[in-house]
Amino acid sequence: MKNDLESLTIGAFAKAVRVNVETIRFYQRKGLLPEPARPYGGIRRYGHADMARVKFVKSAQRLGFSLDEVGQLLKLADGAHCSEAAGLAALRLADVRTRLADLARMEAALSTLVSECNAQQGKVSCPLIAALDCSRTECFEHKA
Amino acid sequence: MKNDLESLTIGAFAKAVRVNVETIRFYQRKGLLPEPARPYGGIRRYGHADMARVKFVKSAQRLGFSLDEVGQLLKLADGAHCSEAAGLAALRLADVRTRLADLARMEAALSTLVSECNAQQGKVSCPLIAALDCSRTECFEHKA
DNA sequence: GTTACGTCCGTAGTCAAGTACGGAGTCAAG
DNA sequence: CTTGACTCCGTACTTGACTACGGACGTAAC
Repeated sequence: MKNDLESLTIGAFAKAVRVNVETIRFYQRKGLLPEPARPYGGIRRYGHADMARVKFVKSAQRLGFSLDEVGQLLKLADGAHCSEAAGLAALRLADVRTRLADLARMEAALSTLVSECNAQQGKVSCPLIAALDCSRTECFEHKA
Repeated sequence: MKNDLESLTIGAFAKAVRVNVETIRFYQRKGLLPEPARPYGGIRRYGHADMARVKFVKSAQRLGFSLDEVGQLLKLADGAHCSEAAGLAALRLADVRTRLADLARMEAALSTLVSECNAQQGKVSCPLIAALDCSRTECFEHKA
């Protein structure tokens, strides 16, 4: 079994990107990963591009994107139809920026929490909740 | 039914934070939200603190935290045991910073994608996948 | 050429995070 | 004091994202 990173079997491939074999097949069914053609009833082989794709999916997921959203991002990346891609990308970009802002607030809150915790023993009213509370995301409307 | 934002019934409360009533009850079962005592067989009331909590949960989720992780963050925020909180917070902080870096890369990639797409018609090899590809997260080991 | 291990593929099961349902109780209005 | 809208609580269903299973086939090593 030649293992040269450009023609891995699904098992070796899955191991390389550290996911379950079944996950690979699941992503293929969902259209997130192309199925390499199989040489006349034979076995499919996977390479760098596939690895990059799986890693992308996993990273994007960690950022809170659903598989459907990841699918959209990938469609962009594939650069198929540049015209409509722009619109989609713009939408995603706005979304990403919102998340970035949230995360930044959270970062700030956590790090003050940590340092304050180290510094002063005792009561420290939480900056954490405040950080994300009532962020620009539709703050409940004061109906009065 | 007095609706003064400090003594909402579960229905009004759920509407205010824009989630399903059942979700509130679900969070209570999970310990993410305290159950206000009910006045002798009566009906529970919810206020600002509860809203902040639910909003926090929702925001954190959008950033990719699981409910269990959110539970940990909330435990920190509740500031119960400052000593162990620091450790937990530090862990979460590292995590948050990683996500932040990923998102920043993604932001950069998306915005170039958008501008390039607007500028040049045609082929544009994707900076998107490259952005998250092989990030510091255990890049598959070249075993050679 | 057979044995062992891996792939292929379809179907079914699991887990997290809700969401829905049904019957009993509560409560404000008429 | 009944009616209608809502709450309470337990149990069951749904959805998204996997994960496992089983039988037929491929392939490498003996």
